Amino acid sequence: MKGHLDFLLLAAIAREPRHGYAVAEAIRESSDGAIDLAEGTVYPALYRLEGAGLLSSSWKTVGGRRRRIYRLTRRGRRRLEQERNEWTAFTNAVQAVTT
Amino acid sequence: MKGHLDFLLLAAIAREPRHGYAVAEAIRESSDGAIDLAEGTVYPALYRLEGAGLLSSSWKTVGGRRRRIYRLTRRGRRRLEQERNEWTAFTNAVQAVTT
DNA sequence: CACTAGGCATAGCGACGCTAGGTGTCAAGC
DNA sequence: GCTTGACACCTAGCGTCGCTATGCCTAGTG
Repeated sequence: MKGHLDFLLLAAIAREPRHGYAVAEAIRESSDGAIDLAEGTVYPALYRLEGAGLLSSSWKTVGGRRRRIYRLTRRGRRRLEQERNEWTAFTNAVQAVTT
Repeated sequence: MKGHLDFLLLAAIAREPRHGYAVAEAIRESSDGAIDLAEGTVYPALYRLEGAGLLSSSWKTVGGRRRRIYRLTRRGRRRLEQERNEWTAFTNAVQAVTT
């Protein structure tokens, strides 16, 4: 999943604010199981994205379980658009080479 | 370019047998500069693919310069098809998550 | 009570590709 | 004749990045 992780995470959170576990779940489900991120992949990445100012987080307790809810910052939204453009350019390039 | 390198190399050589330098050049040109592989990326990868039985190579001297020409083996062709399928599945999955 | 699902966190490893350096030929320009 | 740049190959070593493995905690279910 190398190199495209941030794009996936940002996109999943852009749909609606989520906590880490739910992000992984959402990605797994909307990709029909094709993309199944380990927790050890998701949590450090979210932490990093927050450190980079692309996400902000807040704690919420639901049914005795604490959740860290992430949402996109303005910079995060901009980054997502950029990631989307890069993704398009990348797939077009690969397509051009491999057809 | 992580994870997709083999696909690109196999596809470029599948079009026609090439030597390392020409492979990088072909990929750069057909991707319109978007994918520009360093030689330190290409040569070890070709060597690895040959070791895996997906490519075979032969030396040729053209104008005093020696070239190592690579071509796909039968296994290489099969692998290319597999890579193509995986690429399609992967892009579909990312598309599903990010739209 | 044990087990599963939900939920967060992180140390450490391994894969992978790139950086940076090296060798050598040939053609063109000063 | 010397330098520069394109052509062509090769490799040691590094850095990034994501995943494995593990630990901790709560709530619900058989």
